[in-house]
Amino acid sequence: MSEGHTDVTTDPLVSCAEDCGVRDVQDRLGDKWTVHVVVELAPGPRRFRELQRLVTGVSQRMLTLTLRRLERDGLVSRTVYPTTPPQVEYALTETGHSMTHLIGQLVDWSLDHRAVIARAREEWDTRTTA
Amino acid sequence: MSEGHTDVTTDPLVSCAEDCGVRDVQDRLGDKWTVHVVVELAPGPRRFRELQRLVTGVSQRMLTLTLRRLERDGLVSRTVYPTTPPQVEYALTETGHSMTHLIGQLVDWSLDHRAVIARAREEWDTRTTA
DNA sequence: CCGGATCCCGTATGATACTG
DNA sequence: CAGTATCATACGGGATCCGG
Repeated sequence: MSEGHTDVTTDPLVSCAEDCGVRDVQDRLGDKWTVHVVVELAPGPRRFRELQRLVTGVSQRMLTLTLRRLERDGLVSRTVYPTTPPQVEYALTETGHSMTHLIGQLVDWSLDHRAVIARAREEWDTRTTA
Repeated sequence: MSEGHTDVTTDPLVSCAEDCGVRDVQDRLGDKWTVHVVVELAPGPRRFRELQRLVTGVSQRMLTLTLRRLERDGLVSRTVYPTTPPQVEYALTETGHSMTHLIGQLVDWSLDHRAVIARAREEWDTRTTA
């Protein structure tokens, strides 16, 4: 399906409503921490504590939840080394790595249109406030 | 910035935490109706009622909210024809159209990895339940 | 036809304290 | 270090009624 899809404007992209798996990806991309975590894991494996330092602002709880969801979907692998103190290493799987390209598209588009969106938003706000 | 970005795994994609505009796009892509609405607007302008029929399951309230947010960000234009009964036409702006390509990437990736994710999820669920 | 106003609920997120 | 448990809160989203 992927290679045959070139013209977005003439193709009913989402003919399936909720059940074609797009929703799941949207949820990941849309939540607050997943993108950051994946980005930090992209260069290589990281330990829990390292991730928490790298992903600024994330709480222990949310980092755990985010990693669990990614692990559940097979995007992140979790390796426990039975040392003292315990040591757990998280790494992107092959599928997880392929997601970084998608995230790259997202980030690129966001940066490319950031200014235009910001300006439109300001304009709209002043127009509706006044 | 976009063309210079080819290797995701060696590039700190999101060095800015919350304030680089990526969050806004994530919110749009992540919410329940925006993607559907944009997809339905991709082929051409639509009236409110048409959209509500096309986007199955959306309530009047959520369709309005979704369109307002898109309009605020300059992704959708709203044209009112002062007829009786009133007639309002929604259309993608140029920026909005460029977003359909991003959505295309999202949908393609989701479909390509749908099976793998679903299997990983099943496996994880049975493993954690047992 | 278009959409604003109101009420209500489930879930995502955050803060904090506690364990192996 | 790497979590888990609990409580509190905010926000998205659904249902419904009303107005231009």
